[in-house]
Amino acid sequence: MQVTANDARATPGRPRPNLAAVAALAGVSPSTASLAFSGSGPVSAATRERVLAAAVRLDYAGPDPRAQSLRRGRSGIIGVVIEDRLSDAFRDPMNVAMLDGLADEAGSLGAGLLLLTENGVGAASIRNAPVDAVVLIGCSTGLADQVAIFRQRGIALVAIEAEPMADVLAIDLDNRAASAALAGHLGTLGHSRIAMVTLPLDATRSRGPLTDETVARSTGFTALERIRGVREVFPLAGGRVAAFSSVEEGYAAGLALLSDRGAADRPTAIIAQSDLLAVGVIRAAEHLGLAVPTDLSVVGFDGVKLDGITPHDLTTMVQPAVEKGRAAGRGVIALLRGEHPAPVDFRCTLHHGATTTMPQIQ
Amino acid sequence: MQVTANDARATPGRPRPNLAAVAALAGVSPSTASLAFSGSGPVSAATRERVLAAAVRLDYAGPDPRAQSLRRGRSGIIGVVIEDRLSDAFRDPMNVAMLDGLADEAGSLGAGLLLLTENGVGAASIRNAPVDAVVLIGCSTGLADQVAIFRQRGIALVAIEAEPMADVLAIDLDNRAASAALAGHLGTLGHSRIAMVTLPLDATRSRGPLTDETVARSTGFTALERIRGVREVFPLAGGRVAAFSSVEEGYAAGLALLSDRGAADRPTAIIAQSDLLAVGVIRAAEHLGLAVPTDLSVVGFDGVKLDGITPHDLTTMVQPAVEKGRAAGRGVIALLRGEHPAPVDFRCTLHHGATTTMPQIQ
DNA sequence: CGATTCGATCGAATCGATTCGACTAAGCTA
DNA sequence: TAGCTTAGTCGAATCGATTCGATCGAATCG
Repeated sequence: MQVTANDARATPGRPRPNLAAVAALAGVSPSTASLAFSGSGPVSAATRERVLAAAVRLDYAGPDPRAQSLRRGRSGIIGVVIEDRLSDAFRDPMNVAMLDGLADEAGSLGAGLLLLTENGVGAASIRNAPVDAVVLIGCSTGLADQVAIFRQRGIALVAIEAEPMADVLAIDLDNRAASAALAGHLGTLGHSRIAMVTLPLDATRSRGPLTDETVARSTGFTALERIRGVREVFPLAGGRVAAFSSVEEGYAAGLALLSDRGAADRPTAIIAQSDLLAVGVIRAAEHLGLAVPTDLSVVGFDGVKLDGITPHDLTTMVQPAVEKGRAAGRGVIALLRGEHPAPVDFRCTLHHGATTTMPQIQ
Repeated sequence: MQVTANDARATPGRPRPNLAAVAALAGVSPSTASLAFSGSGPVSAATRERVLAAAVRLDYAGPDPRAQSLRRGRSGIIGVVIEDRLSDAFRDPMNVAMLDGLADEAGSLGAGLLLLTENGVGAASIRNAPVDAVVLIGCSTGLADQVAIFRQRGIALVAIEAEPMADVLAIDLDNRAASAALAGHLGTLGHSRIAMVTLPLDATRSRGPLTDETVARSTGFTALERIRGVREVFPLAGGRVAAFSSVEEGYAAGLALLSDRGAADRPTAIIAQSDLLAVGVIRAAEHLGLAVPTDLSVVGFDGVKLDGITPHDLTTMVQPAVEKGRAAGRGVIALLRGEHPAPVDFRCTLHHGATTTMPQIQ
C-alpha cells in the first residue's frame, strides 16, 4: 500500500463527481442540469450559468459516456472486424485506405472505430463490445458465427467484399469482372501462357503453388473472385499463392514461376493480385535477366502509388479503396438511422501502363 | 418506404429481450439470472439450466455491454490517440508494429482498441469516448489539452515517445542516444559533412529544408530527439524534413541534398530518421550516379525488414517497436489494476550493415 | 380582470445489469 | 429436538444520465 506519487489520479483517485452533484451545488434538479449541459430544452441563461459554474467548481468532466450510451441505447462506436493480426492487415495499403475512408465518415458522425480482431481471446471482445454497428473488412467466408452473434445482438452489419449474407449490407467490388478484363487485355495482346500470383487464400497465409486443392479449401473471397475472373479467360491458369500482399512475397513468387525454365516453358505474362506483388514479380524477372515487358508482361491490381518503389508504370486495375471505406461508413450511418440502404458495387478502372506488350515470337 | 428484405433486423427490429425477461420466463429473480450468467455466485445446477434455456427461447444474446460498463465502471476499451489521418499514421510500419503489440496485450485483457483521431469532429469523440485508458501514439508535444481532458475524466494515460507529462506513464525510446551513436559511428569513420533527413516535424507535414525556425516550431518529439542526438556530435548538421516516413519522401529529400553539388560540397553521409527514408536516399544517390557506400554513407533508423525493397544491408538502429506497444499494453493493465507501474525505457541496437564506410579522400 | 398560454423547472421513471444484505429451508451437530 | 451452518434465492439499491409529463409562476390576450 504505497503512497508514493499519490497525486496520480490515474485510477483510484477520489470518485469523480456526477451530474447530480453538480445539480445539487447549483441548486437545481438533475433534470435541469442535464438540460443545461445538452442544450436540448428550455433553460434560462442564468441557471445555465449557475450549472456550468458548479461544474467547473467540482471539476466535472461532462456526462459519463457509459451512462449516456445505456440511456440512449447507442454507444457511438463502430466495430471493425479484422481477421488478421493488425500488422498483417495493415501491411496492405488497400486495407489502410479503406479504414481511412471509414474513419472519415465515422468521424462525421462523431463515432469512433473499435478494432476487433477475432484471434485468441478476441472472441470475447466480439461478444462484449459495445458497438452500434460492425464493418467486416477483408474477411473470409468463414465468419458466419460472428455474423450470427452480431445479428442476435441487433447490431447493424456491413461487409466489404464478402460473400453475400442475409441482413448484411454489402459493399462490393467487381473483382471478377476486373480480373477478367485484365486477362482479356493480355489475351488480346496474344498471351496464352499466363500465371497468377494471388493474395493469401486463407487465414493460415501459407505460401505455395496454386492448386485445385488450395482453391477448394480457400476462404478468401476477394482472392477467389479474382482467380475466377482470370479463369473466365484462361480456364487453366495456374500460379502461386502469396502469404502477404508485399513486394517480398511477389519477388519470391516471381522467382518460383520464372526460374529454371526455358523461354518456351515460362509464362509470358503474370497477373498479380496486387500492385505490391506485381512490383515483386517485376524485380524477380529483372533479377533473372528478363526485361519487362519485352520478355514478360506483368499486371497488378489496386492502383496504389508506386513512385519511388518502382520506376515502371504498372498496368493495373485501379480500385477506389478509400471510397469503399466511405461507402461502408455511409451504409452504417443509414442503417443506424433505420433506413434500408442499397448495396454498393464499385468498379475498377484499367490503368494502361507500360508493363504489358505482345509476347515475343519464339 | 420499401418493405423489401424486411427481415433485416438491423436496427429497428423488435426490442431485444433483457435479463429481466429471461429471469421472468425462467421463473427466477433478475439477480439469480445474473448470477447464472456470470457464474459469480452460488446457483443450483437446475436453476442455471432453466435460465439458460429461457435465454435460448428468447434469443437473448447475453448481458448488454452498455449496462455492464455503467455498472462496473469499466468499458473494456482502450483508446488509442493518433494525431494523423490513419492512412498517414499506418504508412509507417513502426506505428503498425506498436499497435500490434498493444493489441496483443489488450486482447489478453479482453479489451478492444478504439481509434481516436483528433482531427475534425474527432475532438467530440475524444471527449465522449467510453474508454478505460488511453495510449498516446506518435503524438506531438501539443496535446496538453487532450491530456487534460482525459485526466479530468480520471482515465489512465500512457504515452509512447512523448515529452514527459505528469500522471502519464511514459514508454520511451533512447532516440537521442541512439542517434548520437549513429552520428558517432559516422564521425569515427571520418565523416564531417553530414546531412539529416528527418521525420515530419509537425502535423502539417510540410516538406522542406531543416532550418532553425522549423526546428523551433516543431512539435514532433521523436524527430526532435533524434535531431538533438545527431547534433550532440555534429552541432551544425542540417538537412531536409520529409513529409512522411516513406521511400518516395526519402528519394525526394535525397535528390534535394545531393543534386547540383560537386563532390567537395556534397554531404559524405546522410542520417535518415527512418529506414524507408534511408532507402529513398540510397535510390536518389544511385539515380545520381553515386555509389553507396563508396560515394555516400547512409544510415537509417527503425530496423524494419527491407527484403525485396532494397538489396542493400542498411546500417540502422533497430528499435523494439512491437515491444513498445506491448509495454504500453502492460502499463495500461497495471494502471487499471490501481498499481503504479514504472516508466519503461527501451534501447535501440546498432545494426552494422553495409551502407557506411570511410569518406573518399578528395 | 379572469382565462390562457408559454417558459422554466422539477419528479419520477427508465435504460439493463450487478451486488450486498437479508431471508428461507434444508442439513448438520450436540 | 434445539441450535447452527450453509447453499440457494430474492429484494432493493446502485451505476449516471435522459426524458416525459406535471407543475408553477408570469406574461399575454380577450
